[in-house]
Amino acid sequence: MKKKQEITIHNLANELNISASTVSRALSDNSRISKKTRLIVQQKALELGYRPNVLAANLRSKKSNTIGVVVPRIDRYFFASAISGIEDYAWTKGFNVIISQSNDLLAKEVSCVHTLFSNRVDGMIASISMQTNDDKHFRLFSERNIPLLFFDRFCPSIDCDRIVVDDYESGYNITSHLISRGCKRIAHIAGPELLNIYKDRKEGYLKALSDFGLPLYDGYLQETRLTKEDGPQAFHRLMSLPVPPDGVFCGNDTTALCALEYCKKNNLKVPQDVALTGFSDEPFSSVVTPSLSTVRQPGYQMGFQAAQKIIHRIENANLTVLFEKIVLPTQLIVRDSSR
Amino acid sequence: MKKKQEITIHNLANELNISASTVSRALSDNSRISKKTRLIVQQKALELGYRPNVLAANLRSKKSNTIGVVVPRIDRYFFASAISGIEDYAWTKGFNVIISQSNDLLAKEVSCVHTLFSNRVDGMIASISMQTNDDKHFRLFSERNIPLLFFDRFCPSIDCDRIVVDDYESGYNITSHLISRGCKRIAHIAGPELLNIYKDRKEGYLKALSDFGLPLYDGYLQETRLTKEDGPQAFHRLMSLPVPPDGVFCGNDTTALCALEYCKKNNLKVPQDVALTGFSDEPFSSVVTPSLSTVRQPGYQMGFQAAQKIIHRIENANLTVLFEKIVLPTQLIVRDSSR
DNA sequence: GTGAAAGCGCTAACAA
DNA sequence: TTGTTAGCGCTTTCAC
Repeated sequence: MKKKQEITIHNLANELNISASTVSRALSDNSRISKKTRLIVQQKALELGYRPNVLAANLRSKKSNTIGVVVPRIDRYFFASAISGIEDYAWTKGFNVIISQSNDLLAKEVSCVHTLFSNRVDGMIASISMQTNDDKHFRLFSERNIPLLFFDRFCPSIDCDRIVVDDYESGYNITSHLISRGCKRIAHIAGPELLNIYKDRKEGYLKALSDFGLPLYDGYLQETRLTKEDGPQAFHRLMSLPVPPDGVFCGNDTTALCALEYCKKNNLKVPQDVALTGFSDEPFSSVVTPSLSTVRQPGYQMGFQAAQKIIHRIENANLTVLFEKIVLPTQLIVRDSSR
Repeated sequence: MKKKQEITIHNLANELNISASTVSRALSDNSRISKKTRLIVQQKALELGYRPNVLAANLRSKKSNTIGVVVPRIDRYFFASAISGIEDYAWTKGFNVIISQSNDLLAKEVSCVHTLFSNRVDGMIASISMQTNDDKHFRLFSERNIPLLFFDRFCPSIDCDRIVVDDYESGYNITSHLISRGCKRIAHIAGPELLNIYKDRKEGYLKALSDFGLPLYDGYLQETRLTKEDGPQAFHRLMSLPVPPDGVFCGNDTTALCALEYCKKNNLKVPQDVALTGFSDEPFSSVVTPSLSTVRQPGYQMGFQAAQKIIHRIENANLTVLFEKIVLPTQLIVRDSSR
């Protein structure tokens, strides 16, 4: 059990018979230090294996060089890619990324946000839970001008930067696509109205129906939580209607996959009997048979740009630029399930 | 642009005409404080919206309540699940999780590990990159008795806790499975020998061949980096051999998927012409047609247990228990690609 | 049960 | 160009 004592700038200072502040300056490449001392100090630091105590530096400088991230679930591909994008950019700027997941529970989200706040993250990137109907925890940030940015799922009541895709247009497009392939009775399995993304997708769907003169039949709009349990049930309800739909726009790919499996089990041909589409382009969507039509969202890009935006705000605290809503393009991916 | 000044224990102390240390104690439920003052302080803290500065507390107490995580890529399902498991457990114990990804590059891994070290993480959970042939950066931790734990991919030269699956046995089992379904000429697309996981899978494969009296034909063992580019090439080489294999154990599911696509394109029937298996049970593996036989690894479990183990070490620094190698069970998943 | 004081390791204003 | 000094906000002895 050997235990190395950590080297501090004071140790270096003693060794070299100079002051700690000189060491500090030399180490941070401060301009008003002679090239000679700078080299000597850096050499010594290397020799003794000095590692700065970032905690102390942060306390002193009142910044943590850290951004906090809260997402519903880390293991969902969309969020994992976004985090990957955040981390990649943050790393180039020397920022750490603390992540936490709300598991789509408001209580856990609140707790995570509080923790990140207490840890003095310099900025916060979040995508809210399915239950989030309160914004107090996020006000902690916005009220103190600590940069806060939502991506994908946002709190409408909080004024801050947002990076989203146009769910309304995407919902409109994918519904139009179903219409253009000849579907006349199109249903939609929607997610919780509380979340902007599901609300927008649904409204895009409704608008497309109305633009093309198609009716919204009774029971054709199912609001669910889009879980592995809810989805199939909703689809079952749809297909059990007196006149079942000939096209279903599912609120996400997981639900579309469940629908696909339901069809296989019940000898329904996709897309002949019922055309299906999802949303998100999960990794499985391209390889399932029939492959799943869907909307691709640029998860990595959203994360990367979120990090860019927030770090830019952090580094320019006086930025008076109004909050931005950045809308990234989606891509309609037409595959066999609706071809 | 309003700007709230942060409340400190001193502010609370002033307001209440007591000392800062009393406030500190009251807030941390110290035993030698009267119930009355404790309540008063906590009430006031709530009232003024006091949020502890964790940075300062950490500096003082020399712990950060943070664990660092480095994985090759955050957006790979296995790692995302592991991180999810880590976060879930860490949260119950009040620990933060700083993540970073090496992108399978040694240089980035070194940099991430250094950063985490400088941030004084209390413990470190890592899964090494494909290039990691040097352990100096990890010694930073092991030499100082800062808990370090590898999961899945480890540095063999570093003595510390490990959580792994039995890749040797899993490789053996999946090869045996191919043999038992009648394959006589079984090839393997392996990953870099440098990583324990690929080496073990390969050796399990070789052992199974030898146990069942099957030969290893020339060119039947392909070592690649298992990328989306390498995998198909290796599979193409295999199928172009004078006598191509009738069963291929691919080092991971992605490569198996590529192989599957190659077969479709070249009118090879799976599993009739060639049986295929992967490794990892990615989300797409169960839904692709034909569904992919594979080995399921408990990613979430590994992460969860990794967090348990490391936090236990952190909280019991004097723990003289020898380092453990925890081996979690895998599950052979037989599906259509080899049935 | 409470307070005074020291200090975690670093940075930065001010002096020299 | 370098040193001195004073904290950042908190915890924790050591007194009382």
